Amino acid sequence: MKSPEENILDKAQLLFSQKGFSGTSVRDIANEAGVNISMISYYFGGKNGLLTALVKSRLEIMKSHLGDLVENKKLTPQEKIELLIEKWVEKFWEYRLLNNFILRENNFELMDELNELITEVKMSRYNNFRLIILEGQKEGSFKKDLNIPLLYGTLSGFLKHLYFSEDFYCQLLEIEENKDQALLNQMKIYLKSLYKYIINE
Amino acid sequence: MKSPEENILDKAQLLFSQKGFSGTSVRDIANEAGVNISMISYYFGGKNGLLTALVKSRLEIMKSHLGDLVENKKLTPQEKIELLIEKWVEKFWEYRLLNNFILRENNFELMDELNELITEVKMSRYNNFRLIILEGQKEGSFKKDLNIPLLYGTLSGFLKHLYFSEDFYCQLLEIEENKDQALLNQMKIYLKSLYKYIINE
Amino acid sequence: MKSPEENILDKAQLLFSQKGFSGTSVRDIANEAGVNISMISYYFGGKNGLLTALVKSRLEIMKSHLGDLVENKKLTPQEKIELLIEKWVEKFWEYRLLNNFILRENNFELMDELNELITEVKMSRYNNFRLIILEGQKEGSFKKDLNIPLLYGTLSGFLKHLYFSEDFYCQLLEIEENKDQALLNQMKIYLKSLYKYIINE
Amino acid sequence: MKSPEENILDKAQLLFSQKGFSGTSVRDIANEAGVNISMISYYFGGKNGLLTALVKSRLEIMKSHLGDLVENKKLTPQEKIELLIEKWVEKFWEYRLLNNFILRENNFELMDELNELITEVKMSRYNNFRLIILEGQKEGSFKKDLNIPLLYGTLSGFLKHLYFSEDFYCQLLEIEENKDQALLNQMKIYLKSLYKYIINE
DNA sequence: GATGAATGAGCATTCATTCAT
DNA sequence: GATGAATGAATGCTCATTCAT
Repeated sequence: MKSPEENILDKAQLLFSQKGFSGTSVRDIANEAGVNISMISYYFGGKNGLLTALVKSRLEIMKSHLGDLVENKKLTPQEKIELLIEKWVEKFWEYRLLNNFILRENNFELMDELNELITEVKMSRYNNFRLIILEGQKEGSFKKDLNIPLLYGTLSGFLKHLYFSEDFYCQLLEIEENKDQALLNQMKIYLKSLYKYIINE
Repeated sequence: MKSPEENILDKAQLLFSQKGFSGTSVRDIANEAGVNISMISYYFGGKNGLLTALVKSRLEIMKSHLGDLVENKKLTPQEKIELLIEKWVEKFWEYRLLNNFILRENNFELMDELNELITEVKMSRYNNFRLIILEGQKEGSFKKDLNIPLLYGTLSGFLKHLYFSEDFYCQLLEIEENKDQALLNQMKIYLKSLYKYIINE
Repeated sequence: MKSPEENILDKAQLLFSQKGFSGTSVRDIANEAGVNISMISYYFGGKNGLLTALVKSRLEIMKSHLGDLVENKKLTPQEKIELLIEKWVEKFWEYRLLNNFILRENNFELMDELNELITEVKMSRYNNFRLIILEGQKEGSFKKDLNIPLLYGTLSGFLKHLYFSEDFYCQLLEIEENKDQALLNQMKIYLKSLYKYIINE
Repeated sequence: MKSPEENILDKAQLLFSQKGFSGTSVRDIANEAGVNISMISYYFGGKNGLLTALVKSRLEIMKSHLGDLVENKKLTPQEKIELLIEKWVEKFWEYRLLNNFILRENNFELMDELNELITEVKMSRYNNFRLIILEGQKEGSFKKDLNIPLLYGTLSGFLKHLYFSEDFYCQLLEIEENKDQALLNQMKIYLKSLYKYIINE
């Protein structure tokens, strides 16, 4: 049984993701969550507070997921990249609603706290990626002249774009059944092969 | 001298891109454009009408830009891909405001006409890309087992993502002067090398 | 025919006077004035703006009413005091709604502009009174040891109090017909006699 | 140690006096008093009930303070008037918060019980004053043609006005230290002299 | 053709109060 | 006896749009 707060956060995430922050009214959220309108102010201190709580609660989880992968001593850099791709494809999928939403609203006016938090998470993700590449370069298996930021942007942009335009790409890929899983699998295979070609010496 | 309609469209594009469709009020647009509020309804039949007019007018231009490249007989497929990258990097940049905006609003409720138009443009862009790849495969210089939709998604997602997070990537790339041009150049070089590694046999 | 703005101001004055600023809703005012709720924001920029406009417009008139009396060369100070009483009794009555209202709300939080304006008018009224007393003292017909501020407070407090508790005093005075005029007359007579006893040498 | 009820009453008195009845929320009061919001309804039956309890509890005390002065056989009417002024200046000061508040809210809609109680207290105060004047007139030391209601209104209005505009008058009187006591003293001296001039034969 | 006054629905929020515990 | 979660009405305000001029 979900708590009313958690329920509101879930519905808010869905609606924000579908219609944007400004396009979603607290009435919509309250109706969808089956609670009184005033509960949003009651629980979260208002619409802005709801947004902050939503982003914070979800980002908190996303932040701490790959640190152990980077520091793992038993895996080669190549294996790490493949595992990172696996995990990201799945993590991004799991949080695609939030990601799409954060992507939409490229800056939250007057909510610097949120902007900082988002930048922090983005930077943390980038650094995990970067450390693995650097390790591979030092160890000799990766090319020396890689543009790491743009390499990261390729992955990040690809994931966001695919999840955002899921239907369009399922159509192009002629995926008709079990859409989600099939798309994810194709993406994993494609990305691994992509990075193998680009990165490896 | 711009016509008042065109002026309104420009300001609307900018504001929609910055604050989203719902987040922008017709008052904002009218003030910014220096016209009376009722002009938006007068000229475009309302806020939705303004949006439709905006997207239509801009997409019209974007649609017909690469047909001649595909059919050019003097260029090799490899040269075509490189030219396509060049042109797309620049076209996407030129229309980044509109792209960012269309990206934000992933579907325009009750405005199927627009959704169709957008899908049409996306499909047209995809087909231009696809035809060049197919030509290269037939001719033998490109790999046979390419996932063309995801290859296209890599390019499309990369461009949208970079332009959306321009500041973040300029920071990572330590670009400080002449930001726009410097970023565009790095992107072109990176993408050409990326596709060379992936596509070529 | 009153303009809608003026009509709103009048109804606002009445309602503010009866129920206070916080106790009056813009809906009340709009209903009473027979206009749409949003007109209050439209005309005056909101509830606070309406208050400011109301106080400003009314105080503006009150401010400039006695300067000429003070500077009149043909009247003796004693005659001036009697005329001042006459005029004040009537002016306070005319603006008793606003006075009662301003009295109620002893300070308008966050509306310093208003507080300043009110202080300015109070000070201007006090100075008119003071100048006449000083003239009478110099000329020798008034006592030398008068506490001018408290003498002024006696008049000011009396007027506010009587108009505020009109019904109570009409009852005590057994005034039953033509209440307003009868009360005003009694007040004039009483005040003239009061000041004659206190001020004159 | 104050009981929670008494504590709530005190904070309510302060806040009502500062911001008026409508301008004060039960949340404000509960927060200020450090109790749960629902306690106000619990103890007093709601916001209106709190107001009634407040006014009743305070007026009860104010009502029975001067009866003995009137009936005192050892003082002359003149001495009684002077003592009455002394006591009123102090009593009004002590209860200035409540007085200012009751003054603000000239009638409590739908709360006739309160209005009656307040009228009763006002009438009781007036009668004490009146009886002393009548005694002085009968005894021959006071003028015969005094307008007793307005004479009473002069005193009552003066006190309310001065306490309401304390800062304004302290400024005019150039009182800078020990404001309260200094103002009270000046008022006593002034009022005694005022009434001596007016009342005495 | 163009304006600006006016509208009514909808917005986020706060209110006093209630009720299960 | 006392609490705090929850409610629905009401708050001030902004919205896109209309309409007489």
